[in-house]
Amino acid sequence: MNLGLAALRFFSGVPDAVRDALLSGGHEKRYAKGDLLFMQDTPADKLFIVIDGWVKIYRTTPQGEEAVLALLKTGDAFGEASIFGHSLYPVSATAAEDAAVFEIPGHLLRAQAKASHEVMARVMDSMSRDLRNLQMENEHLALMSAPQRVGCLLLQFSSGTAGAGGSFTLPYDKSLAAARLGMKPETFSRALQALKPVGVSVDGPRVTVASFGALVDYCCTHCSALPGECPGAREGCDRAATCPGKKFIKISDK
Amino acid sequence: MNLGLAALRFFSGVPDAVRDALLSGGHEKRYAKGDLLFMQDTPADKLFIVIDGWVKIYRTTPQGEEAVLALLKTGDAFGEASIFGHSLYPVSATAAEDAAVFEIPGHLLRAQAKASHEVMARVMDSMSRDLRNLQMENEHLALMSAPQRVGCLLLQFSSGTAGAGGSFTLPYDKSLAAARLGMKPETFSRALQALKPVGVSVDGPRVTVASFGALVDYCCTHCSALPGECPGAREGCDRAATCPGKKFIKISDK
DNA sequence: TCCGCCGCTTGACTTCCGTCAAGGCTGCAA
DNA sequence: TTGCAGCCTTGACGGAAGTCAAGCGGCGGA
Repeated sequence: MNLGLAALRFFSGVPDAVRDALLSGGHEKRYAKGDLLFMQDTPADKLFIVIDGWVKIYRTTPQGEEAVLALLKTGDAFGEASIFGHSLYPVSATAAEDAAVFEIPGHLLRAQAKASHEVMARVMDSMSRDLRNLQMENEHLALMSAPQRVGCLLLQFSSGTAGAGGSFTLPYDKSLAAARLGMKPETFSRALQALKPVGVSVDGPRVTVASFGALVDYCCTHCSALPGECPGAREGCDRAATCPGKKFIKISDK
Repeated sequence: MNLGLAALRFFSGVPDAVRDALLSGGHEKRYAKGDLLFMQDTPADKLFIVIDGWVKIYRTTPQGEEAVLALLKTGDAFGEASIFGHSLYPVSATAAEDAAVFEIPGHLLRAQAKASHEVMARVMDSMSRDLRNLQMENEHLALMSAPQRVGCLLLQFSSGTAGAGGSFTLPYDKSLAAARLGMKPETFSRALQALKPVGVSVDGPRVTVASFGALVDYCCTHCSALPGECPGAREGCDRAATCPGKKFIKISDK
């Protein structure tokens, strides 16, 4: 069996036999940028796990507007909730960049879940991860300004970078990043400019952050995530240290 | 056993023996408006089911700002994800109005879930409901104006009302409603005024909607929910009929 | 090679919403 | 009754983000 696949987060803790059954019952599929994986309100018959690339999860309104609900990367699973609950996908999915995806038939997953408690645990784990991400997203939209949301995204991208500062390449289009953050491309572009005083410089898709700490100070104080919860809050940038307020949360009810 | 409790959505489809075990192992508790149920980042040891009243789910940032993630009413369950996944509550909860809540110890729920597949199914059902609600919330924040979001909320409140129009009383404070919709109280107040041309009139906590259809036309075209998914989209207000665009969703990728 | 498309940026303008401040209404307690 | 606190509304103002439009630059196709 494919070694890379077996190492995916989704299979951690799952007994070898069950994992192999899932792997041999499913298959890898490649999608070119823009290809459709599935459309909202169509029957949900597959679980997807991103092997490589980026997958856009979104919904479309009658007006043709599009809300990007998530951008998934290597290791992320989606479609779990639909396989076990409602029988229709509540969202659409396309490849945001060229992507490789592992697809597991729903009936197989359900069968294995019945047999193995660990599969169920993995599915619930994946769902609660989604839940937390959406909660954070909500909070960001309600409480943070556009430049702050952009800064938060940059911190997430830079979480693989070493050192107190670093540079990296945006993994997908800026206009897509804008949509994901609930803003227009123009606003995204201006927000990047607005981050210059905090030490962010941009050259095309290449972004350089002079000091992660400064960027954390700029945006993370408006977010309730603890250092451990947020992919952007890195070691050395422990907000509990930089922000004493964290210790003084007051329940505002009389 | 309490008849009202057994009828709660959470127990539908659960074998009588399992249900009774959960009911006798838990207990009902009453909270006055403002009382704290639990605080974010504390150990999650209970599942809660709202029997009556309203419960506010929220998070607090280092700056002291508060993001209201959900307002739960009769039949809604919360804490499920934490019982099975992470061991800490990712959110805080207080009573938004005087509330009665049924509390089931986490270890009992886990034990019963292992024994009964139906309990697991109920938990997942509850989680996927949360997931969908948060997705919708995100979409609303990103795509709809303040008056449109307020209109959507009014439609949800009026879903129990008969007729083409109707009136009802807001079940909780306007300032809380504002926070839930990600806006300030002043904006909420002005948004209500802005809905006057669409047939909404307000007198204190009493709201009268002249025509649900008109209100649906005003706000629901910017929302991707299908009539069946949205608590606000009532029979007789089928947007699939009023909005032909629903049939022409175009995948915007090249 | 040149052309045209697409993604991005920039500028000017408008609109929406948050902020600040004042005032009204209701309910409660002294 | 009077006073006060909390909630809500209203007005004036400012700032943030959306809209519209123009223009740049890279890339792929003809």
